[in-house]
Amino acid sequence: MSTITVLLAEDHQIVREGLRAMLNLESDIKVISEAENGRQAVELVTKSRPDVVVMDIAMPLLNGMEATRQILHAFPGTKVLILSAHSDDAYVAMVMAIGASGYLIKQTAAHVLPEAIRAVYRGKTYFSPIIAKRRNHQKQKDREQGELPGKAAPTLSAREMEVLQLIAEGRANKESADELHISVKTVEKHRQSLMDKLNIHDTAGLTRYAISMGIIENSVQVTIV
Amino acid sequence: MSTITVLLAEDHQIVREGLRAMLNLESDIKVISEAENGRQAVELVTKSRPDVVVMDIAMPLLNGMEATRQILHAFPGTKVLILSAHSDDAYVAMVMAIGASGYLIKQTAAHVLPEAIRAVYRGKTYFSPIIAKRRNHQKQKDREQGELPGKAAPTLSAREMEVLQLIAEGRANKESADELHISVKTVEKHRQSLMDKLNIHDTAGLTRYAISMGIIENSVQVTIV
DNA sequence: TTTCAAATGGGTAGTACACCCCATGGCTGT
DNA sequence: ACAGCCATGGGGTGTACTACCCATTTGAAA
Repeated sequence: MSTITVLLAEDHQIVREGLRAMLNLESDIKVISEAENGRQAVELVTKSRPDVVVMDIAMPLLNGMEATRQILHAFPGTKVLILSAHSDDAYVAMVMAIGASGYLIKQTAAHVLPEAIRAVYRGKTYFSPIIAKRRNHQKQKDREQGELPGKAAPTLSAREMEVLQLIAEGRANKESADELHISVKTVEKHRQSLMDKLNIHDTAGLTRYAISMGIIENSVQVTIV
Repeated sequence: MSTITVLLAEDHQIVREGLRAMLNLESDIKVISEAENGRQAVELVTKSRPDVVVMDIAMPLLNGMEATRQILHAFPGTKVLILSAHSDDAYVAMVMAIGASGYLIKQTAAHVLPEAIRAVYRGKTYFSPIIAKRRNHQKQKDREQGELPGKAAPTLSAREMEVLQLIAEGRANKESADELHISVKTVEKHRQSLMDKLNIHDTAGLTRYAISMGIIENSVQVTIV
């Protein structure tokens, strides 16, 4: 049996050591290098040429998304398995569009990590059950609506971005409508499209999404008295 | 040598299992229970009475801050060791004011965790070196400058904080009511009190406030489909 | 040219929320 | 003892939002 060489890219040392300890229990998996930020991950892939990179998204200097893009550009044969705390559909779609081979959320049980590593090493994809379920659900919806299944990333239109920002700033649909000089109905429609595309169905979720995507600043005080 | 019993409160299962695996290598430390959110942590402390709680800050349903407050209120003898990804001074100060015994950041090397657990068990405090350094620095500054004016943040009750977190996580009032085992009417009342105290009258605003105050993480996705 | 997504707007239903009213019991500080 | 806050929960009213249905116009891509 061939040994799978792995690069661990995760900025929290205590977490990284835990992952390494668990992976080293597997006889067919060998952690050959570790990175604590995205830039280091790119460097170490060049130097150590691992079969699989286990990549955290949130890392300093260079985030896992960009690091993955650069790694796959330089070494297309490398498999990248994302291990992230976030399960936003947008994140997943974005990362998969870049060319990652799988996506695990950190809520996953530890024993699936080696399984996922083996899967992506063999050229398959691997997703956390929750994500896989949502992806199938989304594909189902796409098929029903006659959309192309190839379109992965939820691309928001310019108008939707505007409406999203207004929502996250706390405007009511009526206010947004006045602001944009359109009907409340149209705002509602955009709101609905946002919720469908992002698979987020509450205002709090849309607000968090807007902040995480940098569409609005946090601690914006929009107190309209 | 007496065995130190530990409760692990950390919402990422894969991380939690890694920590447990490493702690179980220590003969004098025994992980007797694990919680995947703050509320469960409070319950499990009541049931299993651990000596030390290793507590993550960012957790769904009830964050580590509030959970620590409730645990120390009910069982003042329990030692709480914070294990957080963030090292903001504000966080550290807040948690220590509540009465936690130590604060480790996740960038810490794994081998210090058992050391920190032993330290807080013996009644000492333990901080990650970076934090300890900053604390001394801060104390120096405080002595030089005396009292800081500080902005007048409205004081929220413990219950209001809990409800605020649930709102910002996108829960409907009904869901929050079920989670807290109280009436929808009471949740509505807390929601109203929050809006009155903070002078924020929409869900998006409350969500932004919760994120800016660190009550929840940004882009926490709690979409339980 | 045809197809299609984006943007616009209307209808209707049910649900959730904001904002009032009210009361009870527990606890804290003066 | 009493004021004050906190937590609890109930009633009612009106507005906002969600989630479907439907249509038209426009401009861009196939």
